[in-house]
Amino acid sequence: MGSSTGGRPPVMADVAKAAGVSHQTVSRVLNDHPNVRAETRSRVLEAIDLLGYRRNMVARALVTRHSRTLGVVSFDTTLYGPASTVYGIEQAARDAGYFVSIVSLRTIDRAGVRDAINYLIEQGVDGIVVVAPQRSAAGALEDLSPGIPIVAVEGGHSVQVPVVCVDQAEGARLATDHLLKLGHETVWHIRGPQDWLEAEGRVEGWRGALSAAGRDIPEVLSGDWSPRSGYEAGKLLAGMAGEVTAVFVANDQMSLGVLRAFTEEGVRVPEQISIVGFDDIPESEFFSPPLTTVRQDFGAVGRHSIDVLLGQLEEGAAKVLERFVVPPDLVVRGSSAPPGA
Amino acid sequence: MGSSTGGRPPVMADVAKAAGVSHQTVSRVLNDHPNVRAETRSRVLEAIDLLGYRRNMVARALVTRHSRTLGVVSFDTTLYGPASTVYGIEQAARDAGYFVSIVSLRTIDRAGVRDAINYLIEQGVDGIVVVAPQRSAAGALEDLSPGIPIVAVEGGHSVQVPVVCVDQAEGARLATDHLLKLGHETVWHIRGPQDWLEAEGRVEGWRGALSAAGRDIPEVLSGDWSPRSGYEAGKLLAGMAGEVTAVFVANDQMSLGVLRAFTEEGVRVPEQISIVGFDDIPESEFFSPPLTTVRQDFGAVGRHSIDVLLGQLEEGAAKVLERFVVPPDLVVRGSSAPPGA
DNA sequence: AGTGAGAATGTTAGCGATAACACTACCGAA
DNA sequence: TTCGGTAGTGTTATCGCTAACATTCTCACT
Repeated sequence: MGSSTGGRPPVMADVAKAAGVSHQTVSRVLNDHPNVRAETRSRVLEAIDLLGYRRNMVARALVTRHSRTLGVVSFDTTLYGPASTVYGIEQAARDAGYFVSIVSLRTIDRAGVRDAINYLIEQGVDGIVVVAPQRSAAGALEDLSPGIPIVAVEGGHSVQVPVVCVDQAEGARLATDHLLKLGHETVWHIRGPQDWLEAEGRVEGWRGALSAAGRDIPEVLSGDWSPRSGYEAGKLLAGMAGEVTAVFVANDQMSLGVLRAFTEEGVRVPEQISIVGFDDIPESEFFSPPLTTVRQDFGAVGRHSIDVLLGQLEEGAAKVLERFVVPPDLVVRGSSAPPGA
Repeated sequence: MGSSTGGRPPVMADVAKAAGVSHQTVSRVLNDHPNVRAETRSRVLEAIDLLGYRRNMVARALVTRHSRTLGVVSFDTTLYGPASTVYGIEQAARDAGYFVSIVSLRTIDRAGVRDAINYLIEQGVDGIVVVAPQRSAAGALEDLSPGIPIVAVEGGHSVQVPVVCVDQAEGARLATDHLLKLGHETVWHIRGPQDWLEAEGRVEGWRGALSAAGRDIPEVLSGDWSPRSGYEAGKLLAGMAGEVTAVFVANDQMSLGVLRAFTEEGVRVPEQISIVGFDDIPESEFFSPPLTTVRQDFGAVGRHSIDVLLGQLEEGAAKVLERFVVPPDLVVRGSSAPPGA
C-alpha cells in the first residue's frame, strides 16, 4: 500500500510531502478549486496515485458539516413496491452524488420510525426519505423536530413534511372504470391491510368510481397483500360466481392467489369473472391469463423524492411543503373482458 | 431546540457546561464508562435531555476510526434474491449494532464493483459485503487491496476473500434427483444467464445428477431469469412434448413463463411435463399448478455474511478465508409428478 | 523599473468527539 | 501518620480534513 507511510494508510499530509506542496494544495486539487497551476495539479494527482491515497470523507464531513449521505427508512424491502422505491431512491441519490444509508424496519410503529430517524440523524445524514406506507408510520412524522430535511413517500396528508406518492385513488378509478366500461354491472374489491394508506387510497378510488357511475357498492373483502390472502378471498368469490363478474384486487400478488383459487374451483377468467390487479410486478404479464393491472412508476417516485429532498437541502429555509403526485397507468391484458365473453 | 446554544445544535461542551462537568465526563457517560458517580451521571443525562443533545457520530468516527457502518454492494435489488439477501444483511447488521450503506449497481462489471468498493471505503465503512452473483463481479474482488474486511456473497471460488453462499449445485441435484426418482427418463434444463455463478452451479448440479444416474444429458436451453425468457424456452419445449417429460428451470420467474407457454400450447403440467423451479419466491405456491422448487434461505446467508465480517473485524489479522455454505431445501408441490400421470 | 491586481500557494485555526495522562479525594494498611 | 491504590474528574493532544486569512509570485500597464 502506501510506499512510505509506515504501514498506515496515507493521509493528505503524506501526499503533500510527496508532491512537494502543502496539504491545502492537495485539498484544492481534490476539490477542483480553480486556482491551481496545471503542472502542480498533475504532480499532486501523481502522488495520490503513487501512494494509493484515499480521501477520508469522515474528516471532511466533520468540517464541512455535510456527509453527502442520505438516510432511507423503509419497511420490508423484500416486497416489490418498497424494494423498487428504495432502488429508485438509491439510483437517483447516486446520480446526484449522494450515498444512501438504509434502515429496514421489521415492524412498523411510531417508536420504530422515530428511532430510525434519530439514528440516521446521529449518523450525520444530510436528509432522510421515509417510505411510510402505513398510517402508523406516517404518524411518526408528525412529532419530530429533525433540523434536517425529510420527505415522505406515500406518507398520507401529513402537514409536517413534503410527500411524494403515486395517485392510488386514480389508479383504482382507472381499474374500476375499465371494468365498468367493459359492461360489468358492478365491481368487487379485495383490499389491502387496514393500516396501509395505499390500501385505503385504492378502496376510495374504487368506491368513488362506482358511485360516480351510480352502481351498487359490494361488500369489501380484505387481504394482507400476500398471495395466500388473495387465495382465500378468491375461494369466497368463486362461491358467488353467478353474482360476481368483475373483481379489482388491491395488488398483483393477491391477484395471483385469486387466480389460483378460481382455477381450483373451475371459475374461468375472464369468461366468468374479470380480474384487475395493481402494481404490475414483472410476473403479472405471465399469469394465466396475463393480468390486467395498474402500473406504478416506482423509479419516478424515487427520483422525485430525491429531487424534493435536494431542493430542501439547497433552498434551506424555503421549506416547501409540496405534494408530488405520480400518475399511474392502466395496463390491459387478458384477465379482463366483457361479462360472459 | 437547544435552550441556550444560540440556535446551533448543542455539542458535548454545551452539555458539560449545563451539567457543571467537563466534556470528558459527558463522553464517559455516553460511553458507559464505569468510573462515573451515579449522581453525576444522572445530572449529565438530564442536561442531555434538556438540551436535546445528540452525539455527533462523525466526530466520534474520526477519532475512533470506526464508523459502525458496513457497506453493501449489490446488483439490482429489485430482484427477489438480492433483495432478500440485502434485507437479511441489514437486519443482521443492525442486530449487531451496525449501520448499512448500500450501493446498488445498475450494470455489473469489474470497474463498477471496484469503484463501489472504493467509494464505500472512502466513506469510512468498517467492512463490506459484496453480493457478487456474477463472474465479472467476483473477478473484481481479486484485484483489490482493501485494508478492510470484505466478504462475498455467492462469490465463486475467489481466493482473496471469504465467501458465504447457498449450495447451488446441491439444490440442482435435489431438483433433478427428485424428478428422476419420480420415474422420468431424463431431465431438461433451462439455465440462467451465462455470467452468473448461480446459473453455472445449477447447471453443474443438474448435469452431475444426470451423469451419476447414467442418463442422457439433453441440450441446455438458456434464459436470463426473466419470465419472458422462460416463456420463450417454454414455447420451444412445448413443441417437443412427446420427447420431454421433465424440466428443471433455473429460477421461479422463468418457471412462470414456462407454465404460461405450456398453458398456451395446451401442454398439461404435471401430466405431460413436470417442472421444478428454484428460489421459492412467495408467488410460487400459487402458480397453476403450485410450483415444486428449491428454497434458498436468504436470511441465513445475510446473517452468516455479517457473522463472518464481524469475525474478521474482531480477529483483525486472523484473516480466515472460510467458505460458508448454506444448504438449500426441496419444496415439493403440484408441478412435479411421475411421467404420464 | 515600479506598481497593483489577481493567481498560486502556504499557515493557522478549528470541526466535535475520544485517548492519554494528570490530578484530587478518599480509603485501608503499614 | 504516612503511604499506595483507586474511583472520580479535568486538561491537553489528536484524528484528517477545510475555511479563512497570509503570503508570495506573475504579469500587464504606466
